Amino acid sequence: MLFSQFFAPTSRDVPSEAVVISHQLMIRAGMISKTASGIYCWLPLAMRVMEKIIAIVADEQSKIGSQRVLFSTIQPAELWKESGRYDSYGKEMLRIRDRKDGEFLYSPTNEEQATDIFRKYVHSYKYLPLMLYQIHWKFRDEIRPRFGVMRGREFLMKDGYSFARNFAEAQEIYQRVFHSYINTFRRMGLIAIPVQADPGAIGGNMSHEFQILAETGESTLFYDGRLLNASAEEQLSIYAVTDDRYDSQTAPIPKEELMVSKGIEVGHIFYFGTKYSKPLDAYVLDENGNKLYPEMGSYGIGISRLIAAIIESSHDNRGIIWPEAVAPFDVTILNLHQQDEECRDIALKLYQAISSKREVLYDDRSISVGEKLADADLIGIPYQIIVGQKKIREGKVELKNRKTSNVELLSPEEVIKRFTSNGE
RNA sequence: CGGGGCGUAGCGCAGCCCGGUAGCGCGCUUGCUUUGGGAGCAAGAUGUCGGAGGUUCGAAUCCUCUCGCCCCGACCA
Repeated sequence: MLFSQFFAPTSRDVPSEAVVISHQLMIRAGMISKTASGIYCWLPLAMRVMEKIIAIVADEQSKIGSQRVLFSTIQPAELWKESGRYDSYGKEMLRIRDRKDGEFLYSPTNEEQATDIFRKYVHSYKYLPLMLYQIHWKFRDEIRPRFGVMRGREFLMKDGYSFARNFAEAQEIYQRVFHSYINTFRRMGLIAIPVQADPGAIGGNMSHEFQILAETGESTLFYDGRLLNASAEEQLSIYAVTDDRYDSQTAPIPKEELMVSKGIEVGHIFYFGTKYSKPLDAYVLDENGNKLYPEMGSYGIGISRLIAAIIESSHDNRGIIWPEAVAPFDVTILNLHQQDEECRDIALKLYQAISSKREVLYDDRSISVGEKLADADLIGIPYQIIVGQKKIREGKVELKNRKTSNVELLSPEEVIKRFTSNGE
């Protein structure tokens, strides 16, 4: 991709409304543009990151046997009246009427719809357990949207739903998802703290939130420090809660291990039994021909919020530092002297050679060196190949690691080899 | 929804108190010169002063209503 052709409206300035660093950097890097309070347009740089995240999430879902679907965002009110949530969900639900004055809503979550699909098509215990998930937009008319996409009203979420024959099977699935989530976040370069949580509007009696540690987080976490080094299996039983559940008198945790941090909730899982299957009369027949109401759970990952959370946990005073797994490009080539024939030839040669194996952003713009370097740091691509007159005279280019700022002097051939051989 | 604040060029702001027909910086356009950390010179373009009503000879400025946005709190992926 040529930077001169790439739609990434970077900026030195930031609107005064952006108060947290991820929001500021997302605007400065030209990733998002606000439509209305809590509602954003996503621009190409952000889409590249989003697609990387989606690919990781989808891969991890596939590994635990969950199948991807796409539910409709607009749903009939009737379905929600069956579960009783049409009235109980309150003002956060965006209610809509169509031209025939029929009642609809824009889905804030999809337990009802998943259950509806299940009852329409699944009639035998032999098809259980079943896990479905989607990655789609939600709308919750939040009381107070804030911090950019961190708490938007419209947001992209992976939401999964499981149907099991019995409690034991439901528990097994819950644990499977739990482990999968730890792994999913780890693949994005994040350490997620699983905390015991309240089921909230989803309902049920077992629930964990996954929190990314960050100073700008909206939750306060109290947790056992040993959790950070525990295996996923052990984490399920190590103490960690949000402030609303913390009681210093009863918390089963030694004082010296108590950790208190701010966190950003990026995932939430629930077990809720037959809370939806029964009212919607979603059942299968068991071996004996009796009705069996599936034990359900639902599992969310805030995809759009994750983008902000990753930036919160990985940036410096010059800009974003993308973890390699979610970076919008693998490497960027900065041609500092676009008018210089030799620089241009070498930069172009590097670009063409590396593009066959990696995603490359080639900054071919005729702008000042300072602006070019600043933009590269701002958008945070993990590796920068800097082509300039000084080093070219010695037959070298620079390879800079965005995270460590470590610079290596290499020949163009060495750089090409570095990025095109299977090892790197 | 309660408390606070703000809407003037793409962004950041001044002007408002004390009415006289809109300005600064950045960005943008064109040309030339530049090029190792956000360039220099020159010439330019851009505003229904958030909206509606009112007062006035005259409103960005005063009055009324309204819409939007941000921050703090209760809720949430």
